[in-house]
Amino acid sequence: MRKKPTEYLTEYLAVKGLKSTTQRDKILNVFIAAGQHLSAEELFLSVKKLHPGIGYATVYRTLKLLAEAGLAQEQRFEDGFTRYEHAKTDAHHDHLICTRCGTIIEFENERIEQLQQDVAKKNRFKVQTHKLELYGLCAECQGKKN
Amino acid sequence: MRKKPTEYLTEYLAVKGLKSTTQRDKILNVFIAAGQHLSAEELFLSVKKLHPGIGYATVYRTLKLLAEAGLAQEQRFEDGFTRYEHAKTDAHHDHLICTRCGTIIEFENERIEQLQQDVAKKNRFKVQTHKLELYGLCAECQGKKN
DNA sequence: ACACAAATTGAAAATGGTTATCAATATCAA
DNA sequence: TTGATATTGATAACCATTTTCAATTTGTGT
Repeated sequence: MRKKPTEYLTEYLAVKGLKSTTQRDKILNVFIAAGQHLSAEELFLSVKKLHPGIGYATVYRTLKLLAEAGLAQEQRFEDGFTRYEHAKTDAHHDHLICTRCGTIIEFENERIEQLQQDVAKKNRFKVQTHKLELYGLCAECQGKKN
Repeated sequence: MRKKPTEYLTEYLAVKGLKSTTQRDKILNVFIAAGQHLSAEELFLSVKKLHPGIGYATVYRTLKLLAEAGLAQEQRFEDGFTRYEHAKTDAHHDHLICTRCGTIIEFENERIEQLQQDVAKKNRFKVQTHKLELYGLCAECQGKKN
């Protein structure tokens, strides 16, 4: 992604016959500045600090839009709500998720990806996407009592 | 699991100081007779045919109970609602999920499991559970138009 | 067997994340 | 600038799942 995300978005919107709005650009900028794995609620709170006028629904809608545009990627973990991460052009990655503190660690493993393809082929299955999540305790939480 | 599931459940309930009820046994039996990857709603409909008196909430509650008892396993796919499969004593398995017809194929791959452990170890992460899902098109759906 | 405290049930209401509705407003091509 | 159309913000609606609560059932001790 060489050009600015907002430019990319504007382009996408134009192609789709949709409209570029200040809200969408603002939300996108906050989204990019914020950390990974944000929920819509979390993003909304961050957006509200800088741009109090922007509504809840608009954040939700924009997040879905960003996902369609390829600028964000939806991730549904087990904590009940949808999170979004910035789409990267580099390789797909998976997640280690701490069930105690919620920390999310990303990893990628070429070998696993390959074995997945083998499994798919064996079942005459054509993979579109996949999801690999390891739930457990991160290094810090392993020591904690309770 | 050598003994009857209902006996196993009764035992679990006794240990936990909970009570054995005809509803729970009936639901468990229907659950076992029914296919894998059932949603609460689907199970409720099956249960209602045989036992019209049993309520919606009881099915939900029993399903969670079965999961706690180790007789069922919760699975959250991307279709919005929670599904349950019978817990098996044999190895953990993962899923191939057709995004077109919804078919779910199970598989297991020792090699992948091993690599997951390697990844975890590298991140000083202690895995409790994991989830691997490959979304795509099953053999039948690959040929279909649209 | 019997009684009673505690768990369970069914029906309905509540919850909570997400989506739809709608009148007012902003965008953009002509 | 205009007008058709998309978007916005506030709020209501959705919908799977949970909770509530009075009535009922269960299991333990007597």
